[in-house]
Amino acid sequence: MTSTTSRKRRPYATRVPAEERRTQLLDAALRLIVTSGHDAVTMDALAERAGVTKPVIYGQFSGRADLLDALLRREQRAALSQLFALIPAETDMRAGEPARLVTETLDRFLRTVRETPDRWYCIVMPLPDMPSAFHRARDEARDAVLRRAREIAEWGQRRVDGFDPEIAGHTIVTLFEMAARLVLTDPERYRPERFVGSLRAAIGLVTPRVGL
Amino acid sequence: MTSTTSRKRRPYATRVPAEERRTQLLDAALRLIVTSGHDAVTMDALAERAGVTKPVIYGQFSGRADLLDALLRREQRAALSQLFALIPAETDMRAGEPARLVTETLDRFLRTVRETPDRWYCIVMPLPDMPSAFHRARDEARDAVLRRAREIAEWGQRRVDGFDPEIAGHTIVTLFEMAARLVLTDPERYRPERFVGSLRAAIGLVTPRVGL
DNA sequence: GTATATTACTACTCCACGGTAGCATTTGAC
DNA sequence: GTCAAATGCTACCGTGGAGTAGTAATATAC
Repeated sequence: MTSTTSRKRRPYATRVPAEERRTQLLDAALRLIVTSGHDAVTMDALAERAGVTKPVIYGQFSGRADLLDALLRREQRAALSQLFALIPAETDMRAGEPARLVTETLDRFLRTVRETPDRWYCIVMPLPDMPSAFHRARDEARDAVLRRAREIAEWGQRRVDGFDPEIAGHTIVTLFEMAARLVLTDPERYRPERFVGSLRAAIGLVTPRVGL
Repeated sequence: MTSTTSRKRRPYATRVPAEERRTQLLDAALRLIVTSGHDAVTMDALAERAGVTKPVIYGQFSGRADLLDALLRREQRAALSQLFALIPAETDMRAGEPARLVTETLDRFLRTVRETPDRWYCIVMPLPDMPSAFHRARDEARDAVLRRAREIAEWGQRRVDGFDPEIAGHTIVTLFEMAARLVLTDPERYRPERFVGSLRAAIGLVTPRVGL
């Protein structure tokens, strides 16, 4: 009964070309990370989620670390592409208002986050068991974004005394991440316009009633 | 040569009472987490760092999870005690200005962070391999802090149109965490007064030159 | 229809690490 | 000085999970 001759063999997964299989495996890994954290991505769990067996994974990736690294690079590249597409070019900056630019960018950014939640989830959320490599990649991506944010802050500096563009750059990036996290956590409660409205109020696009 | 009769036996660690040993082990674990992340805290690595062997750890804690949980609870309790000691009581709030209160609290908070870096490091920094339990505890602590921050924001609400106290509360907490992270990362470059100065500038404690 | 190349599966190995049984050493009480 | 209690150490076990050798199945070309 339990001999190999009588044990039913698992039906084969549909054969697919290598590139499609890679994408399928990365999508499955992303889902596992987003729902259960990095340690949930065991090779067994991933094989099960993808509907294959472990050797199929090893056919596409040299190991678990290689797969996670490929996933990280894919999501990071896509996220940064999306993000930098939202930030106007420097030449556009000169003609406008920094405060307005930041609030409009925030609005577009949060709508992008809502449209591609898994991607942004693994970019901005604190994820259980997140490996060092993911942390480093986030830090590097943040550094790139910080450079643009600082340029925007320096542009705005001319208007307010006591302004520290480096700190302002960090603040902009951190507030964008915070907003993204809340939008992802509860999209109905935290709609983009709440953040945009608050940012407008905070940086003076509406008139304060009484000077503080 | 390699028989147990000739293998030198490890000299005994100095005997210490249970409570002191627990503290020593938790301190060693905190150091490992801060320097290398949670996965670096294996029972072997911890024994080595503490200068004992594994059964000594099991004499104080039922297992690895128990030890990490004890560490988390110790640091969390101490951090929240420190933090709530910094925030004035509600009765004090009525007599003052919310903006001034927030900036003064930020200043005191960042000085506290500099004085107890390991504690705050494991409270605010993104740590490699951080388990779900640590994430949940941070979320719960943040929720508690958010309630106070929201009260402060509601206090400030009366002064500015378009104000969303919930979003403002999240913003205050997130900016405090951001400042703490930068202070911990590079204390010479990110001195508390840079954040305090920027916060003052941002919320209008200095006069804007030109309305935006 | 058959053969072969390509892709997938079963059953297994290996090891890092959590955890422990049994023994050794030290310290304090008498 | 001796003895026993308390604390610490060595050597080992069990297992989850990464990874693979050998075999099976399928799909396409002829």
